[in-house]
Amino acid sequence: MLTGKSRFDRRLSSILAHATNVFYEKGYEGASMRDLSRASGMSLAGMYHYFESKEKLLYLIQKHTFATIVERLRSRLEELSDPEQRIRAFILNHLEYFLANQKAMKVLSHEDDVLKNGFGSEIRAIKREYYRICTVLLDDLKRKKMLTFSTRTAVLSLFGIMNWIYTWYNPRVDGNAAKLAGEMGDIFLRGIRNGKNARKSAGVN
Amino acid sequence: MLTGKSRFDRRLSSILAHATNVFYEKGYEGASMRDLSRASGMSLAGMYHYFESKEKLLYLIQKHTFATIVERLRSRLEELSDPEQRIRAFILNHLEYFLANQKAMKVLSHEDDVLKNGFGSEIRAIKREYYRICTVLLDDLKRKKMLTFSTRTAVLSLFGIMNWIYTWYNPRVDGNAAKLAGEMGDIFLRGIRNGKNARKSAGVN
DNA sequence: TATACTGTAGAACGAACGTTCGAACCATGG
DNA sequence: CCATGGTTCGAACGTTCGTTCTACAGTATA
Repeated sequence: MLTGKSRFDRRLSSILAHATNVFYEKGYEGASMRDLSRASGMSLAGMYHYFESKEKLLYLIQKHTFATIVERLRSRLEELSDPEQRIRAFILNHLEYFLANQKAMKVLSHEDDVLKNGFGSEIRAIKREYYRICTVLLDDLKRKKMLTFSTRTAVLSLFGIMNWIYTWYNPRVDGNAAKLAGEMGDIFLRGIRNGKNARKSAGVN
Repeated sequence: MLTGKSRFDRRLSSILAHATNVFYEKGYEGASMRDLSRASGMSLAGMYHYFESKEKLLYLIQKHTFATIVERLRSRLEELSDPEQRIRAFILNHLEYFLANQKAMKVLSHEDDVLKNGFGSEIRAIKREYYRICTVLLDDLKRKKMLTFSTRTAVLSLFGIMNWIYTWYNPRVDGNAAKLAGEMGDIFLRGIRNGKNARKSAGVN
């Protein structure tokens, strides 16, 4: 990652990559600076030449991850106009990046309230923006096809479907991102259609 | 919780309840025994009269939470035979308990790989059993209605929809468990039906 | 009143934590 | 050749961690 830069930038990127793995294995609180330095092959004190605190390190990882996924999404959406295709592209983009950078994405979804104040609000702003893009995509489809689902519940259900995979994904069993994106897209898009199956009572006595 | 027991059991339950709140706020690693003792109004040393380690405390919380949700589910399912109604009951049961015990459930879903060896494998066994029940329910519907979805993807998508709620639920905006269970049930059940909307390509060039 | 057991907490343990400091390294350019 | 400035690290800082030890209060039984 980021190889065309200065020595400093390359070394920092390498540390970020190794730290991502450790956060993935142990969580943010559970990973010590000594774990992180060992994984990077650098001394404990040496780490502080590259960032001023452990919290800043998590911030750098989260920001880089998020920035990349949003950037890729935008370039994909530019080429599509059909609302349903755009939603499918959103799902595929999310899953492709999620599976290719599974560890970073777990750190992103799992440690999302660790960062305080300045760092935290910046990351949360990027996340809100990402959710907002999805909301717009769903509202476009809703308008075009005259659908009646709750956008909020639908957006959050979709993110649930996609993000939960970090707890269960197994490449050998579950196939690649395109296959999963297809299946999840089928379930989700059919799910938000207007259907004749009016709700039955859940039958709680 | 558990009020009809001995003094010891009542005090332990009270500690468990307070500890659940603290784990919810700070995470397992982030919560210190000093935080937990302060929240329980008991001295640090006094806590160790009730359990032998911090890990055991998390184990007790997770086990109690899981046991309760599975128990309630079983008694609900006994009264229903229609496959779709049973799935809706599963969703409602999960959400009702999730929202009523939001803090415990976040601790359960968020700290699910903290426990080691003995404790961990016992909790994971209960979780597998819970997933298995859901799998059976979906397979029943699949057989009855001759559906073709992937059971694995469907089960895990459903859990994603339901569990992700801990990141966004707001009682004033989102309503109660029954309302959400209805909406999520609609999306999910319509989603796994055989539909005429054959999959379109996601159109990535 | 003496005995025994449960419950509680102050003080301390060694270990691990995030971070800092000063000295050394190493490449570059004068 | 030395000087410079980016890079690295051993050692230590002060704190906090989970846990334990010991002593003492409270209550119930004899």
